[in-house]
Amino acid sequence: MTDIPAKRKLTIEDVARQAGVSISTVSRVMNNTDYIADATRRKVQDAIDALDYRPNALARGLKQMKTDSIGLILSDLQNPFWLMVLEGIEDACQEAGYSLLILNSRDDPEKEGKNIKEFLMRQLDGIIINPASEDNPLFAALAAEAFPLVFLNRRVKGVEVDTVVADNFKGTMLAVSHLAALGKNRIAIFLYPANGISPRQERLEGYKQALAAHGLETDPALIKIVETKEDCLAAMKQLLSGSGKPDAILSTNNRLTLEILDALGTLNIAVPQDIALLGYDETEWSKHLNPPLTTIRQPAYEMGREAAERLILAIAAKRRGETMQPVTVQLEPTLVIRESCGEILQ
Amino acid sequence: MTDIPAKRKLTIEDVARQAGVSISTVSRVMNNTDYIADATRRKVQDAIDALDYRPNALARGLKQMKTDSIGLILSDLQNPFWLMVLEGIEDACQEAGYSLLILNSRDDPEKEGKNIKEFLMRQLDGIIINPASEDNPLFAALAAEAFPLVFLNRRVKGVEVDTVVADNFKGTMLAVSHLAALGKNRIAIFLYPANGISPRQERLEGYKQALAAHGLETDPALIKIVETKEDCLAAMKQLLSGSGKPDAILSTNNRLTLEILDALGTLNIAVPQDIALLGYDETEWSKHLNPPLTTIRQPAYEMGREAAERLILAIAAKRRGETMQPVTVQLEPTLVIRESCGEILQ
DNA sequence: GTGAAAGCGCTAACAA
DNA sequence: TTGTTAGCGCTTTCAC
Repeated sequence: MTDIPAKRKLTIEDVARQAGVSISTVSRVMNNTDYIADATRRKVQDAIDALDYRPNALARGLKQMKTDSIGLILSDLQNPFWLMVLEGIEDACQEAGYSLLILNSRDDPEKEGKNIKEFLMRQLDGIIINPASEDNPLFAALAAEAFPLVFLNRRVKGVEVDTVVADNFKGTMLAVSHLAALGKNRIAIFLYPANGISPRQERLEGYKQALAAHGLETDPALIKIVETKEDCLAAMKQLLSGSGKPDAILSTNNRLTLEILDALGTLNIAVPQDIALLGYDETEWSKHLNPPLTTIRQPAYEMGREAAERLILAIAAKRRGETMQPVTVQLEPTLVIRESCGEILQ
Repeated sequence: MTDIPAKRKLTIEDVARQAGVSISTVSRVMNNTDYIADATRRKVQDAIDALDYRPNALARGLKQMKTDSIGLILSDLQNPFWLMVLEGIEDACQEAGYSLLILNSRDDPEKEGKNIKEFLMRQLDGIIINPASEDNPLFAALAAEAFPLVFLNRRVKGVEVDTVVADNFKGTMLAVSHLAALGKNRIAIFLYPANGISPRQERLEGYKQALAAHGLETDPALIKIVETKEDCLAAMKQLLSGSGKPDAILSTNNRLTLEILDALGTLNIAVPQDIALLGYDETEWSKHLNPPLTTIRQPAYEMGREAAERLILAIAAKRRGETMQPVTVQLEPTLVIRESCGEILQ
């Protein structure tokens, strides 16, 4: 194979020479600052086009102390919920002329820390993060220096940072009310272990309060915290073997819903005939499950968009030397009724 | 709210002053080059830790002409297939000490071009791309200057670039053979419109050849190209109303499979009793559909890992001044048998 | 072993 | 309206 010579990278100087002007003039037409004679502008633009020149973002960012890009740290790219969120973020960024970099913490606080540092070293203008930990000292440090930061989907106590969440409390309230209205009075709830920061706590709380509001009492035996698929099956067996069997199950996560469905199938329990099942988070396949799943829908796209827009606002404010008071925005979930709780789909 | 003064960013100079050494010494301990007295190294490290200093990646990259990061351009983040691919890429990057930046072309050639330019301006060391177009002049340009580049999941004709794909031809061959072995002889295939570059062409070709190999003839009426959900339903109606009804359907995309399932449901056709259904791509929910779906599984994780590893190799080679001969790696799909084609799951 | 200084490619005063 | 020049924060010769 021929050894292709590594063509030296084009710089602003090459353009300047080609156009017969100084490098500052080239810079000016690229950045559209100052007045430039039309003829000059044309010459320069022609040179840029002819050479197919693209400015070095590193050099530009170094000088300007900004990169016009923001970072997103997600904790679970596998969850389809986040894909919808991502779309909202992408759209907002695109509209504002920001690029978006994505990193995955896999819900590991250590990896999360590395990801944040990575973004800081890259001089990103701001960060949106779905926090994996609630005591990361970096959070406080960033908040202290008013670094543009938005928490998404999870609240972190003790730090004042812009936060965009769904009303998880209301989510399970909606779910329980729906179930209660259908005459269910032994409603079990399944959760993955909460890590202290997750919306799952709020969802559990909403469940309890909704029960109380409907005159039902909270039976600890109906609260199942499972970690693995096997846990889930074991918990289900136990639940169905005792005396006070549940007549409905509330799942708090869409993967967990699949595991519950598996367990139910294994145990030959029919949904919704034998038991009602209500899931959290709409997904592409919610309506294709057997039976089509009644779910709590979170406004994922809107959450993403809101988070990105707030962040971009904060970045702009900081450039003007202002500091915005952090706020928490809470968006409302809705109930999507299908067949898994006993209703007939029209 | 108090106006927090934007703390001036720490630089290598601050560390040098704190440690009582020159900035070059600080640079040396950070980069682990040269010999450094243990005492000096410790002093510097202490200063770095004390100040919580993080080097500016822009400055460093500008000087070193490299960023130790690679870019990934995906065409459809919504497809769960890509999430598995992504995991493989992430793992490989992490192991090699590279960071990964992700951009989304949404299968739009124009956006794809912008994404590539964005990455080039950022001086990324290499790019993995799931091409959205086959005639992007940038491809040839990059190939010509031996820029580290890997095509993923789709081949592009006319340019010599490292490519990692699944054997789509074999995928549909497997599918058709399975169906034929079950006695099906009117096998329909559903595809989204191919954009000239997509694996769908190869999948269609595999379908035709497999039919021939099994002594079945290709009936154009059984090849359905649909764009929307409505198309899908219409096509299905037409298919089932005619004389030569199909006894099996081969879907070539996992979202399309959901649409097919919807259409079948609407038309009251039972799977697998009335018709067999075989899907392409394993997903988390394949086995939870009604009925559990028999699918062609692509080695998604492995594809991602392979692509990233090849790219990183190419980057290293280029740094040594060598040029690697581009190769195409083709990984093998497998058949995952469940219940949607009539088998009984044990 | 360590420091001084040049420069990576660009932007933004400051002059002209 | 345009050119000259001083850095942005870092790495890397080249001296010592």
